[in-house]
Amino acid sequence: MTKGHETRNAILDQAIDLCSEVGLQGLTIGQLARRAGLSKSGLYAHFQSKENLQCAVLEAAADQFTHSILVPAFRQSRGLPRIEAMFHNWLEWGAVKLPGGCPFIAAASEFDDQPGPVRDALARHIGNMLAMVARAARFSMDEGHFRPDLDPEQYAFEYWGIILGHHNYFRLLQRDDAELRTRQAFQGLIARAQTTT
Amino acid sequence: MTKGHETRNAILDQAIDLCSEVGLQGLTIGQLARRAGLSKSGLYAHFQSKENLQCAVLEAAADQFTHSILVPAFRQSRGLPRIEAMFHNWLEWGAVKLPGGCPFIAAASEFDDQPGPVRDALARHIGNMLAMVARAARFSMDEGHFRPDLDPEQYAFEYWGIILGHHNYFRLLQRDDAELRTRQAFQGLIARAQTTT
DNA sequence: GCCAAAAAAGAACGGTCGTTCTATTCTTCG
DNA sequence: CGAAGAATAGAACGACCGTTCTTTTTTGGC
Repeated sequence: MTKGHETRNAILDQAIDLCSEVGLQGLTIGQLARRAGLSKSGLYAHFQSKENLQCAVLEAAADQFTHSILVPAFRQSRGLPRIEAMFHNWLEWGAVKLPGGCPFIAAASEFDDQPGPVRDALARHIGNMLAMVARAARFSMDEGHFRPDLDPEQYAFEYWGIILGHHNYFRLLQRDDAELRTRQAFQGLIARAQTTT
Repeated sequence: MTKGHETRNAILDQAIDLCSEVGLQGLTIGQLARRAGLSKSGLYAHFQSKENLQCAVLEAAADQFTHSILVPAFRQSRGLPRIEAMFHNWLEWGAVKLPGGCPFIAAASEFDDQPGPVRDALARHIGNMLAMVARAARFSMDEGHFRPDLDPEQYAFEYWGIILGHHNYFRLLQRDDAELRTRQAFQGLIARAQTTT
């Protein structure tokens, strides 16, 4: 049970990096095998189809998301401090730790018109993230940091828009003001969540 | 000069639809030829490489963007009415007219780590769109519809985030509240642009 | 240290990719 | 109408795709 899972995890680590660059579709068995130092069939045996591999990559990326963003954020006290930590970790995860940005964002527009288990898994993961964002907003309301009449779902939508905008400005457009714009937008979102206008 | 350009345009029309579903990478010469009712080599002769085809598709999509969004919006008086028309047309373009959503958004995360002429063209087109959004905001300031101390660049960033969020909620997540969330976020953006908080 | 079981390699498959030829069919204009 | 030239078709290429075999190597418990 040890060696098999060990290489499987090593494969998935490589796969997350590769996927963040070329997407889930562009992720190819041969390329990945070369990168992981395995034969094509040796790698293939760990997953039984490319579809399984793609789902496994998403699962592994979700674990990494939890480890890089949620766990450290949950060490902050609930409410505003946790929300700010979450946002900070989020940007760092997509911009620093991954060579090609958030794999979920990369996969999102690839699979939005490709029904099947991969798309379902992807939608589930992103849905979970958004639910987490809304939950954190609800905690902030409970703590009195956010105003009591805030709509947490609307908050999550606008939060997600900022993350997507940052990804676009930073990755594709490579604009110098990407971080500035993102930070200003986030501060605006927080300010609006605190006091009714 | 007539027949050649005619079929070339017909090819590109099909290509935009196909690309909006499978992306610029997923767009394949064979598939596109079958869809357009041509032989592979017959189609290929119109572009001299796949890269040229991809750039041509982006160019054609930009034309369609201008025709579907900008031209009708420019029939509204400058300032707020034009901005609202633009936003309305934008959502309709991505959600109704194209089978797979905005091809620029679909291509954005595919090419954000693939240097080359396609990526450059894509960044240029999206940059132009964002400049257009900022320009429209500046017009609104001139007209007195938006407050004079508004930052048009920040406005454009947040606008783009809403569009991206809508694409995600509507296409991938298929959430029923996609339009509601989008509209609320846009109204908030407009309200903030009108009066200082 | 042996042996069953697990893991990896190797070769091969049908298929499609982008691309390049040559040959054929259509347009167009004098 | 007929010829020059543009537009399309067809066949073929090497490469890589995902997948399936069989064979070899490695691992772990006795």
